[in-house]
Amino acid sequence: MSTSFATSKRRTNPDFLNGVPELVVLELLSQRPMYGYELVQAIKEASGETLEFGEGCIYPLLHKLAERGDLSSRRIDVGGRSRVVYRVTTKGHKQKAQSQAQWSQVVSSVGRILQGGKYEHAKTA
Amino acid sequence: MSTSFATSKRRTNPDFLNGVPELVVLELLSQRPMYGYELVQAIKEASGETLEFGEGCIYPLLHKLAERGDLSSRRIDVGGRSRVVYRVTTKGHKQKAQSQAQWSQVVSSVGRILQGGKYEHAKTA
DNA sequence: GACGATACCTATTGGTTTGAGGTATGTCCA
DNA sequence: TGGACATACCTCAAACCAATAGGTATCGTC
Repeated sequence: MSTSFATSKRRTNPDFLNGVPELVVLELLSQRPMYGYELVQAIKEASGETLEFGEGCIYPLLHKLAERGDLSSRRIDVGGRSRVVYRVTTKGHKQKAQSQAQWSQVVSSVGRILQGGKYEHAKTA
Repeated sequence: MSTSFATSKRRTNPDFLNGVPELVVLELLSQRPMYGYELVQAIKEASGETLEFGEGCIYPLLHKLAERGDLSSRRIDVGGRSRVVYRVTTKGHKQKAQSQAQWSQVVSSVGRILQGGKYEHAKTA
């Protein structure tokens, strides 16, 4: 009908191929509030050294999430050192649930595609 | 020490948080050779509409993989239209196996972290 | 002959991650 | 005393990838 453009270029895709750090941060912080430095190591440990997001990745991410309202932050002092402790807000929990759902979708979709290869041996070459 | 210090930014981390398109392309093409346009739709279909990588993502990726030697390409003509059919090389199969292994690692690590939340209810407040 | 589908392509933009820096305090111990 | 190291925060520049948006050309059909 209208001036063509039936090719809906809109973004239905999970832009979640990168956002793994975000999901992990939201999850770990929802398990227990932490400060940045702690979180960096918690990710490393909880993933069995598989995931190693540096501080240069985590700190900006925390700031972004806090600014977006998914995290609240509170500065405390412990032995002369100052820490910024982050906690997941209600909004953050919703966001987390959404991110998690998208991640699951991607994982299962990719999984199905990869599985597909296993039974494809009958393809006569 | 010396002057230049070519700021070499090497990546030790699984830079595989993004590379999903690459893995999917290698997998689908190893199931059966395809041309770009076909592949774009095959991804969409095989993933149940979950993954929708546009042509602007797939074509450059195919070129990159071909240049890297993971894919071989062959141009054919069908009814006046020309298609470039891609096929996974031996090198590409090795690359695929590696990518797949890394992906599995990431998936299971993230999975373990997400699972962790389910049994964390006993965390004494 | 306009339109939509097929089939290829590239360039620009935008968001993420990386790597490398920088500041400052506390602890250990020689 | 001071050096090394861990803790704890931060930011910037480069690199990377994917998304978007363009562009060309052929074919079938209405």
